[in-house]
Amino acid sequence: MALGKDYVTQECSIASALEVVGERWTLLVVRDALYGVRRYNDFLVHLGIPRAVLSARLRTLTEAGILEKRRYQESPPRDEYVVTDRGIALWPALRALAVWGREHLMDRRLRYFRHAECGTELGSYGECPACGTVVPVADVLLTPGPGLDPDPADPVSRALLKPKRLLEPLETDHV
Amino acid sequence: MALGKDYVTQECSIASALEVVGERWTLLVVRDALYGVRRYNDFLVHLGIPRAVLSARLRTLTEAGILEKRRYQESPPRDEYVVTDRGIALWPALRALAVWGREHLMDRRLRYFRHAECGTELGSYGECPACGTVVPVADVLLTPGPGLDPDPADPVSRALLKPKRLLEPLETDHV
DNA sequence: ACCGTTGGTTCGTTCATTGAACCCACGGCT
DNA sequence: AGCCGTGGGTTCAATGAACGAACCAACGGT
Repeated sequence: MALGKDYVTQECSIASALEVVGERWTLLVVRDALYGVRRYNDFLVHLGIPRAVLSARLRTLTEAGILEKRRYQESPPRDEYVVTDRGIALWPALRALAVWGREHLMDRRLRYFRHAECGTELGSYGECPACGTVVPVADVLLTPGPGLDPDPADPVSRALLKPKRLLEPLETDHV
Repeated sequence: MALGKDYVTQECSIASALEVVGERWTLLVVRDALYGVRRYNDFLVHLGIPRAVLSARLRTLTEAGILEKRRYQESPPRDEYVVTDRGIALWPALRALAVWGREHLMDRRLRYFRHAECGTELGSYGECPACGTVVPVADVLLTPGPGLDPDPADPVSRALLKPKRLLEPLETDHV
């Protein structure tokens, strides 16, 4: 729905992008999707977001082609939300925000993003300094840093304590 | 205000960044500041934002060290808002959002971002493909594209029809 | 027959955004 | 002196979005 009528007059691709992903919670949902979160309940407990808002965001992100709703079992019918190529293309923007936040707001390292092939930490625009290439999202390895709570309450945060690649589906312990 | 209390539990530098710049209008104010907008009235007419919201955003951005309020004349006292190094550091994030919006939402080119030294259009992470270096913000030349309205209503948009470097103060015709 | 899980919707309260109106300090004009 | 214009705001009522608690529904298991 968006910020809509006001942003439309902006003639600016930044404004257009923010119309789609600029609402409260939206970019955090996309972040979680890139981290491998796919199920409604996992988004819910990890984000601490009101259910109504989560439903609305999942719907608009699906309509925008950033997530795809996919039936993963019949009977009982269960759906999951998987990030699409268009959503994966938001990685550089999320990465840039993370770098800015880390350098200007944080006093400790929460996570490291590494090139899965060689273990080198990514540079500021997502490149591998050792290999000299921009690392595709699927080859980014997410590893915990020293500032992270070692015993978090929710199962999603617990699952994220293990190193894992982006996009790889998250294994929570509700199995 | 901020998105505050909910985002705080996130242990994530993206969430921290969005606490500061994730509210409605905030990133567009920063974009305008990078484009050289400095005066209250210029932000107002260019963004079409309610005055109360603009005042609030300018205040929180100043408190966050992203803008700096600077007296540019006494009697009558007049202030302008100048983007700081911390604000300039948001350029990669805005750039990444612009690239995503352009590729996934726009059907026409509104603006080109070029390396001022050589005129080459910037690559997707803000580098100059010809020179092989990441271009500093002050050396980015903003030039109009074919999709841009050639006769916009507000003076700020009119001033942005001329090629200009980022950060360079905008010359509107209210002089 | 009942309970638990997943994935929602509904609803009343609180909070943010909007747009219009108002304010004030000053300079300049007549 | 009185008045108008400009820049940079604040105040206020009405609307819209977010919050969180409660409810709902389809199914499997016991």
